[in-house]
Amino acid sequence: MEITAKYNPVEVEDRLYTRWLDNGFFNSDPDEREPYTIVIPPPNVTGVLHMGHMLNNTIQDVLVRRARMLGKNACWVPGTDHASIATEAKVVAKLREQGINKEQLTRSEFLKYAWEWKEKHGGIILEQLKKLGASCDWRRTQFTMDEKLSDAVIDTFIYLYNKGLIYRGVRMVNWDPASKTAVSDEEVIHKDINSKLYYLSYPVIGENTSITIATTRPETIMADVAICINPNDERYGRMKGKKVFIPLINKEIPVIFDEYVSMDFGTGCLKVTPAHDVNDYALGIKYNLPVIDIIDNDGRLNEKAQILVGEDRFEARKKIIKMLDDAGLLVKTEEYKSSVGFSERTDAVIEPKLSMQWFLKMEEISKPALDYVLNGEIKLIPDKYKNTYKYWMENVRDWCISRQLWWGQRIPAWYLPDGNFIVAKTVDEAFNIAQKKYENITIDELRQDEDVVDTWFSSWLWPVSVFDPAVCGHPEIKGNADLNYYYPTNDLVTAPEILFFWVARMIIAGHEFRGKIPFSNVYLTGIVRDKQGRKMSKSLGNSPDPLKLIEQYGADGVRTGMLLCSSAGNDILYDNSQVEQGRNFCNKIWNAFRLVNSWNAEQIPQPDYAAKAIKWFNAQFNKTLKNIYDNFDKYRISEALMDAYRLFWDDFCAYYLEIIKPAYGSPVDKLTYAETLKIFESLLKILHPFMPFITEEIWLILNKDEKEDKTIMLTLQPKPYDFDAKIVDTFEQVKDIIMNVRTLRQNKNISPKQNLELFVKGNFDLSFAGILKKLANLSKVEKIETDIENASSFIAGTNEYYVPLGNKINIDEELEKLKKELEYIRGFLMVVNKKLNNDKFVNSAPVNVIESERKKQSDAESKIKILEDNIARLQANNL
RNA sequence: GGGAGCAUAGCUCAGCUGGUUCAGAGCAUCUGCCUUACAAGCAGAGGGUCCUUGGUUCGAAUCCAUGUGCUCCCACCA
Repeated sequence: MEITAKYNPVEVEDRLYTRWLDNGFFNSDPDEREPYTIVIPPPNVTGVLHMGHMLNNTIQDVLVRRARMLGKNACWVPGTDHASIATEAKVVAKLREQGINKEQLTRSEFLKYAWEWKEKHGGIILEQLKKLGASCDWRRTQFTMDEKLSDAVIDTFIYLYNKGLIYRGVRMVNWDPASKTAVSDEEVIHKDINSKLYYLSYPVIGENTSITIATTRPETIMADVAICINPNDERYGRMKGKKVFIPLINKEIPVIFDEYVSMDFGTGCLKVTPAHDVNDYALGIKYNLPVIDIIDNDGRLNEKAQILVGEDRFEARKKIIKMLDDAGLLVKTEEYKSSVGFSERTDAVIEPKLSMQWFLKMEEISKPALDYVLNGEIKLIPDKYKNTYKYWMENVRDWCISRQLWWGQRIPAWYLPDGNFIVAKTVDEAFNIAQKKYENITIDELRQDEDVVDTWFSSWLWPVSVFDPAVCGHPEIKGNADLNYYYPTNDLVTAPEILFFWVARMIIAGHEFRGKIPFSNVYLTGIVRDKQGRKMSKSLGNSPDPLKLIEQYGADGVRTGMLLCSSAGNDILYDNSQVEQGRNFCNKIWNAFRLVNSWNAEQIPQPDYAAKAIKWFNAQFNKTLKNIYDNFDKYRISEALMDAYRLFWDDFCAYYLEIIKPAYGSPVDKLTYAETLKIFESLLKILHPFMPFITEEIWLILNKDEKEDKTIMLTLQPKPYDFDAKIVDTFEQVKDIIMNVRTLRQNKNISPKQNLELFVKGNFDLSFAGILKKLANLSKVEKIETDIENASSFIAGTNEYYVPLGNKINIDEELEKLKKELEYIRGFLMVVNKKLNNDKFVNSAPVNVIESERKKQSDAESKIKILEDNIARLQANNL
């Protein structure tokens, strides 16, 4: 195989991914090992990969690959969600392009189109995930509308209905007039909008007066059923028992009194419109007022409005204002900022609307789900979301589970001619039940509910249904082998915005049907934003195409780039430079590999410096490895990666390899070579979860004698063991000297090629001289007990090191430098002494702190001594 | 309106129960290098009143309070 000077990810990635699939390395089946399971948050079946998916799935892949390499039976279950509103909206739009209106189609005709669309576009996103390197067990791919999963949804509905938790009722729902369906509270986005507050005059019956009310929605006055005033409002005491006319249609409505109305808003008079406002609806129930619904499903006024029939609600608003103004009933208009709800999917203004819907009672079944999180059985990462979760679960409201759509699981309720209904799995079952009550009924008379269930009513079953859909709605069933092995799953990686939509409900369902939590840890990723902090979105066009990025920088590069800047729970501000950094790192790894790969190993003695370097590196490696394990335990993935990054780049490349590197063309001794390969392999293993492709590629070349079906991903991660802390410390000293010699060269303009001498005065371990010579290009490193005679330059913090520079140094300059340092240390010592002379400090500070202060004191004192000596000597030389 | 979170180098962020890991990392910047693995690189350097003001303490980036500025969540007074 040709080993190119620059790493070429495109070729490598496709080849390796195919190989992984061919060998079934991602596949998982129950066995005696400990399972590690992640279920993917199923992306929208017709969706395309965006940056959020990239981040989210990279994190999952890192966790899965790491677990696999910790010897666990790792299983990552992929799949897609049918996403009823979103997908149906897409299909409707597509059909419209073809000149087909949804209204012209029957349900089954529409569904045929929808399935065609799904077959064509469904799963694209999963193919894209493969480009990223996702190590899912693709044999297990699920779709929320597959037959078995749909059955699970229906069974769940029936189960909960029979348990008395699902009911049908008229409620004020968030109506989306564009898609003509109810949407849940969570799908409504509130925005502050500049609107107007209109003051309208309502004539009082039997008097020649009128009262003025303020409203933002004048087009709904025809649906008014009362005027409401606060009973404590003295301005309107005279209005008791009075009636008023609705302007324009002159309908009589009563004046009622309730403390709900605030006296300081508008005029203190509120028009009550139960059909079109949630609060008014509540008032209507309290005072037994009628409900007059004047707005149709598509947002147009209906005949109950009497005027402006057929007009769109916003058009009607404009017109009625003109009409009221003409009639002299518009008192005034004020600018007003109000919060308006928009549909998340269609961006239409949400209309509060009364309609018959199906609801799931949430209060009771939410309680265990709250406890799981509060008592820590389920951990939220970061845990700041615990508060939010708690608040939401304690104030949970019933879940409107019906949607007026066709794409989804149809509600299993059959209506009888008299309006009653039967909940049953099939029409035959329903018919059987019906026959017991209705003698002459025929099966044709049963009509199934037109609605489907909310998408989340299927996704909340996901961690269970992907393994064994049959247990959904059937808690009594033990479940199949998969379920019993993989469930509960371990980690869930998802976005915080669906914490309630989805996460909370999965916990509820998991408890309800399995009596167990669905997962132990919920890692909540941040939102991917652009450099200006704006959320990446299609409409802004500020999101790069992930596939192009992968092509350009390689999957490993992209993964690394994204991970490096995504500390847990924080939003990530995406910038191409991060991905560049990832790509550069790949290249660094590749080049290190090229170097090692180019060596010839021969039976020659191992140089001492190489033996030392190996010893040091192994210690350093283990030190870092401990940090990496620790960071993974805390889900600090980007920090774990940064640890590995520095270990590889700084410690391994910049020091280790530079030390042991033989002169060009010279062989390396066998011992060092073997040790280096071992080290390299360990590094690859650590990096593999983050950068699966390049690590596998190199590993395979290094292990080319291995059998065909070998892979790095099924090897075990190195385990940290106690490291030799002393050699790590000593090496820090070595590094310090090297850096100082290099700085000296830079400052004094001495070529890196020119040999220098180094004299050491303190307790430095001279056996490291070989390393110093190699990396700092020193001709000799010696220990001296007495002062050296030549004019010297001093290096390193303690100034216990001397490099003779002959007449090359400027003694005044050196003196200046030393004096400055002396001054600083003296100041430092003063501070330390002050502390130690303070009785309160000595009495109240813990022992170890005092000890460290004492050490500081003695260190500073000896440093001062050295500096003073040096200065004296220089001054003597200067004479 | 209610609640939560954040503010540390030019940028993105670490900094745990106050004290030697205490002012850190990566990137970016500047300077010098085409040194036989790597210019997607090497070597070096600079850079911060830890948002303000108070308080607690022997000691505060860290704890408390206040103010300011951002971000998010929840609610929806028409």
